[in-house]
Amino acid sequence: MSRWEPNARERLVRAAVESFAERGYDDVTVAEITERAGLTKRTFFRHFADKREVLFAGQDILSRLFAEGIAAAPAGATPIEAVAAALTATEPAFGPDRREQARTIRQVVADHSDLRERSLLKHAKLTAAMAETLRERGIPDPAASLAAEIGGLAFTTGFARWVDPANERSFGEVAREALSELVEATAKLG
Amino acid sequence: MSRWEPNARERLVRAAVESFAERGYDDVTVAEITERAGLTKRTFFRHFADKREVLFAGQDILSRLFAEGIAAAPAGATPIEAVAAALTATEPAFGPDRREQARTIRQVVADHSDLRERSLLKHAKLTAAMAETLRERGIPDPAASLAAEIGGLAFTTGFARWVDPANERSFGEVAREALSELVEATAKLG
DNA sequence: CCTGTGATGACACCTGGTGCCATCACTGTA
DNA sequence: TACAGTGATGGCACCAGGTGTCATCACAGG
Repeated sequence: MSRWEPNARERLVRAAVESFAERGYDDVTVAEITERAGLTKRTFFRHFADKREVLFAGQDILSRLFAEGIAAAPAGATPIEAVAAALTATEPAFGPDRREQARTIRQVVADHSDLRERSLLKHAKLTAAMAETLRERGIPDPAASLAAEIGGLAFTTGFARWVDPANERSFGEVAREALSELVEATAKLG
Repeated sequence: MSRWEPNARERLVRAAVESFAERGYDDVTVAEITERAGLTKRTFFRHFADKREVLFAGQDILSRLFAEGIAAAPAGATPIEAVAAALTATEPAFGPDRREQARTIRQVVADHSDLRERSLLKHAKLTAAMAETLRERGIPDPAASLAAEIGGLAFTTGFARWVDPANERSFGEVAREALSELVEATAKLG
C-alpha cells in the first residue's frame, strides 16, 4: 500500500488520460504526465511497463473475469452458452460510472496506431485465455478456438455499443445480443 | 531503384534476421544491423518505419493478395467459398524457398512480445481488409466480420502447418484444409 | 528509540527514432 | 565533354522512452 499521497497509480492514470485527451498521445511526454500527478518519471515506469500500458490498466482484470466466467459455466453448457456466461460475468467491470473514461480512452486508442497494437495484444490474450479454458472443459480444438474468436467479436461489438452515447442498456445485455447475432450469422456462411 | 550497392532493403532484412536469430531481438541494436549490412542507422529508418517492421516486410503484399483473391471469387460464391479462393490466391507468396526464413522469423516473433503485437496488427489489418471486401460483395455485416475472422484463423493455422518442418504440402492445401475443419466445427457450437 | 521494509526521488545512461543538411552516383541534356 | 538535376545515402545533433543504481523518506514493529 502506498504512503505519502496515496493512490499514485490512479493519479497517474487520470493525469495521463486527461493529458492525452487534451493534446494527443504523442504530444504528451511521460515527464509531463508525472509532473501533473506530482510524481517522477521513474515512478511512472514502476507502475506501468511502458507509456501505452497506462491506458490498459483494467484490461488484465477483465481477462481474468472472462476466463473465470467460462470456467464457472454449468457443466453441460455448449461453447456458446459458456461464452455467454462469461460475457455476463464481466458485467461488474462496466459500471455506468466508467463509461465516460472508457469512451475517452477508446477515442485516444482509435487515433493512434501504437495504441491499437497494444489493444489488439490485450484482445488476443483474452481470446487465448478463453480458448484455453474451453479446452479444459473438454471442447476439442477447432471448436474451442472458433468459439473464443466469436466470443472476442461479441465482446468488441458489445463494448462499442455499450460505449455509444445513445446507448442506455448494460454491457451484458448488448454483448449477449451481439453474440446471438453472430450465432445466427453462422448459418449463412456455407 | 537504388544505386551504389543495390538491394539495400534486402540486405537490411537479411542482416536483421540473421542477427536476431543469433542473439535475440533486443540484444541487437539497429546500429549493429546497419553495420552488418554496410549502411547507416539513418538509412535503416528510411526503409523501415521502425525496428520491428524489418521483420514484416512482405506482409503488406500478402494483405493485398488476400483482398484481391476475395474480390476475384465468382459472383455467386458463399462467404466461405470466397475466403477459400483468397487462401488459394496467396499461394505464390509461399514458395518452398521461403520456408526457411519464414520459420526463423516466426521463432523470433514468438519470443518477443513487442513483435507479437506487430504481428497481431498485421493480422487485424488483413481480416479488416477481408471483411471490407466481403461487404463490397454484398455480404451483410455480422456475417462478413465472422467470415473474415474465420478466414484469419484458417490463415494462421495454415501458416503454422506449412512452416512445420515435417510438412511437405503447399500452403494453399493446408490452409484450405484448416478452413474446412473450422466450417465443420461451426456446427458444434450451439 | 532503533531498525527494517517498501515506495519514491535523483541521476546517469542507452537506444529507438527524427530533422536537417551535405555528399555522392548516376541520368539527361546541351 | 561539361553541367545541372535527382534520388539515395552519410553524418550529426537532438528528443523521448525506458532502465540500472543508489540515496532518501515514511511508516511498522520491537
